[in-house]
Amino acid sequence: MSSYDDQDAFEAASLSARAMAARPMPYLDELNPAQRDAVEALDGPVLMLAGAGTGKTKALTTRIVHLLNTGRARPNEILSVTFTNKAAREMKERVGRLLGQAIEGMPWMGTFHSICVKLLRRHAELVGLKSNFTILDTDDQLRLLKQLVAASNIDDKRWPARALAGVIDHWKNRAWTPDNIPASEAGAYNGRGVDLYAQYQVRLKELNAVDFGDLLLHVVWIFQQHQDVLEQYQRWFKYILVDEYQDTNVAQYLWLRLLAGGHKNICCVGDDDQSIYGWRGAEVGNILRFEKDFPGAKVVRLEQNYRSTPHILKAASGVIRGNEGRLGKELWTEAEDGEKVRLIGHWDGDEEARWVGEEIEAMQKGTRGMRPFSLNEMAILVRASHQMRAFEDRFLTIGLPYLVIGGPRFYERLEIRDAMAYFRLVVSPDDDLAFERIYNAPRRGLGEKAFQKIQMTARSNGVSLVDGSRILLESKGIGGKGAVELSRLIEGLDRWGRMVGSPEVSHIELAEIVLDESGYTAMWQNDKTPEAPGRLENLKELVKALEGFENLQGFLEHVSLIMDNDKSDQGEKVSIMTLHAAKGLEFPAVFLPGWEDGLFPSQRSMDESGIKGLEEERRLAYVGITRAEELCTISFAGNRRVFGQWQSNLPSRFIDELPEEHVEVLTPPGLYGGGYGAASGGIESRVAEADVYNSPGWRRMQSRSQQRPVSQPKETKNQVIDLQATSSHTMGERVFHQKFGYGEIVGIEGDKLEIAFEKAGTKKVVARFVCGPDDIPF
DNA sequence: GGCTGGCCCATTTTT
DNA sequence: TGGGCCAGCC
Repeated sequence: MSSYDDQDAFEAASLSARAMAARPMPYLDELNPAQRDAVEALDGPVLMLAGAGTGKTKALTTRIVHLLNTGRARPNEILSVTFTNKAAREMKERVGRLLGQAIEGMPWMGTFHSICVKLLRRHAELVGLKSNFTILDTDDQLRLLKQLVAASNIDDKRWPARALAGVIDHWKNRAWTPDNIPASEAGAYNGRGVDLYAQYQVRLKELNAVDFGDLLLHVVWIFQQHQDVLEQYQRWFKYILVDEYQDTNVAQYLWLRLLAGGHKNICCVGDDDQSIYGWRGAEVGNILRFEKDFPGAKVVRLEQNYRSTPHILKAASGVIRGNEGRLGKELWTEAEDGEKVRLIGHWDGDEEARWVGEEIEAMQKGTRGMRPFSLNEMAILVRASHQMRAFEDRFLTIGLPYLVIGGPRFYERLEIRDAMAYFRLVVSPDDDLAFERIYNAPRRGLGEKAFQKIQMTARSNGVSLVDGSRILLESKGIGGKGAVELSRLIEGLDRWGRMVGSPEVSHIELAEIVLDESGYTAMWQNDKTPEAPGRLENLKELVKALEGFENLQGFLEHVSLIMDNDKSDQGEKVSIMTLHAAKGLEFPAVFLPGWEDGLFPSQRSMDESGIKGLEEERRLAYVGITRAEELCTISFAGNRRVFGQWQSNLPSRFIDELPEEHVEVLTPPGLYGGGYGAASGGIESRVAEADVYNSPGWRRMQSRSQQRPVSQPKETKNQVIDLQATSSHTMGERVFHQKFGYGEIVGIEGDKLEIAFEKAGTKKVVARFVCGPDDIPF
């Protein structure tokens, strides 16, 4: 192997010698029995089933330290895979801390993708690539696919390139190469999918490029076709560790199986109950099948939870119990009981947002008989990002600082991508996709027509777009302002290219020169739109980020794989994010709004994936609840505006699955008085109205609303109506609904009425939301 | 070649 | 309801 690895080996030897001297192993004493079990079972396959908050990272990192400490492996002989860069970074830090020194010598700790890049650079020629291949982001990928779709005379209205990208992505996740697609998929993308996939792969090879899926796919292919290469790595990686195993897709699974095929020293850590990425190719089956794949595997369950109170854990358990085919785990804790999970219903989404805002303010002050919570300790977790809007609007109105986590990442922003395209071109002028991105940014008077000319010239001469431009300019195939600007761009690229690696110009200076001389910075300086200053700010930040690298190439490599943006925002803020984004995080107080059937569980999930989809939604609910340390508040709204249309929803079926002894119902009586068990009809009236009135939560609500009215006039009105309209409805009765107007009852099902509205069509609504036509309060 | 109005559509997202 | 995208106009 390369000298790089020898260097690692050297460090490893000295490091492990030092570590050996440090025996006995105090780190083992810090573990509970199950964790210790998982750490000490070093040889052979191990499945560590680690529930939420059970100290999985601790076990994993200690295991690595133990491997080193016992002399089983040197740092560069351990393959340790995660899904995100963040997880990899955290793991490195924690191993370093345990060892008492930074670990430079673990080159094989990283994401699936970053490790695959390393492997593929070494063996690129085996798949017909050069080792300096570029990694395309989704944007480049889409542009390429659009070209292919256009060339195939396909109506991209009916068959958008985006859909094709989805299909190809799906196939790559399953490790299907174009000649390998099952017949059942032949109809994909109007029957052209397989053909276009093949074309796409050819184009990628021509461009000396790969997409994210290829990173794994190519390496798996190499391992399958070149036994010698595979064996080399099987020997080299003496121990394999995998984090979040429940999230692996088929390609990743094959990759791991191939690498572990020799010694089978593989330790997979995961939680089948937290598998929430099925829609992007993850296979829960991988973790469920582990013992079959690796006979004699040791299975260790981490069930002692160090995060949440018993009420929270039991509520979460109650929900997840509804799933079939689980490996089975029951979390427990030594913590004090704490607060029950709180449940509250609201009239509509706006009211829900208003209530959450006020509740957060109240909790900050430490009212409600609880300790004060700082804003940083609270989070709102939603199913879909469009739900965030109501909260943002509300928080802006009341001046509550918040932070949306997720959203467009730094490196996905337009200006950053443009700047990166410039850098890519400077480093490798053959990068046609980069050229296509910036040839007219800033505006150079080069439009579609000019680009086509460049493209044709390049094609017919078999050269890159940059060289095609040169030929076109020489042959005067293009004139006017465009020609002047184009030749200036090409000259610039040549000039900047010569500065790469120059001792006089640092790569940071070079980046500044490129952005200035190309006119890119000026473009945003002259831009009057409100976003322009922010974009300039981002560009500055980009240049600053270069400081951490030795050269532009190193930076580009890094960025193509690392899309994190570290939002180190100062000041206390409530976090708002999706449930997916919340996985792996924890907060003392968590709000889970929007628990309505159709929204959560999502209708689309259920329609598309049936019971499988519903189970994944249920796992999402489980993930949500288990993010909370001390206080978890679930809420739902009877009405919500969806695409501008009012829609009436039933409370989520997951609400019925919450064990009542761990739930405190805050819902004001009358607003949703039938008890939260009403949706299934199974646990009807277990929260009788009298109980609700007497519940401490309701009393607290009452006392608080005297200090500051929670209810807006509109809502108070409804409460009054609702109390009068206690569910004694009859078929055919004419009723009135606040949002839908007049209608006739055509079905009664417990607490729910099916009503044929005169204007809004037939809908199911909770009885409390309608009243007789004579009771209309206005 | 750039702007604007109308049309269509509308989870979850990492690398 | 609102954002992204395209066609058609200047």
